[in-house]
Amino acid sequence: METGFAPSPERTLEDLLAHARALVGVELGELADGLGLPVPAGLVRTKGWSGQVIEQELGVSSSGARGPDFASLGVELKTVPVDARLVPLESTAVCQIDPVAIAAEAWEGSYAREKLARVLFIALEVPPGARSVGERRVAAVRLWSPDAEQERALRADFELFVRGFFRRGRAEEITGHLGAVLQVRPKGKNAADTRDGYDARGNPTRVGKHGFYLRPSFVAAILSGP
DNA sequence: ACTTGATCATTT
DNA sequence: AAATGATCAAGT
Repeated sequence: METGFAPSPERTLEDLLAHARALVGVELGELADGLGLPVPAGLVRTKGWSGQVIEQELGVSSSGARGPDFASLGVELKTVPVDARLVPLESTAVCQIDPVAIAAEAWEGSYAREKLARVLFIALEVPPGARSVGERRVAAVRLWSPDAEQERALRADFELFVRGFFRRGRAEEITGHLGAVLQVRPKGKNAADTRDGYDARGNPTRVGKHGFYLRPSFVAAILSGP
């Protein structure tokens, strides 16, 4: 795949957007070939692969580093699998939660808000009956920042979780049913994967790892925009 | 059919 | 171990 763009990192937001938009219509398999990356055979060991191909193509050097993918641009990159109507097939992970730190955070100043301040969504259409992640195709590109209404909704959910649960040592009582646009769901190696937190009496304990996720309906609205 | 809770893969 | 990237699959 030759997109005519120079290697990473992207120097300006315009460069990054132009590069991303040039990928619309391209299959991930082609993209991977152009990058010299192997395309996984079948559907095992593919989790995360789509995001990593897009990262490499767009020049995210250090995946795994904390903070925005394009630090100098303040842009977070997210890929999301969608159907032919651009409706997400999955929720979108935002970040992991530090139960101790978040108890002292306000929405303003929170890591979650920083992550969501400016997001480059790359929608990847999954063909029905696809036999490989290489068959996914870049379907849409959206640079998004929350508008006033979305910001209110995000903040309301964030405060529900922080004030109602984390700050009261009730993290383990959170379920995926809570939150209108933002969810808190498990985000660990497995159910036994824990980290430091507090119990309801304020004593140190271990709590299951959780992360913030955007509901598919919320991302659907973002993708349906311009 | 959809969501929630559980889990997988890679990198530092 | 802990962050990143996510998707799987059982339960509803």
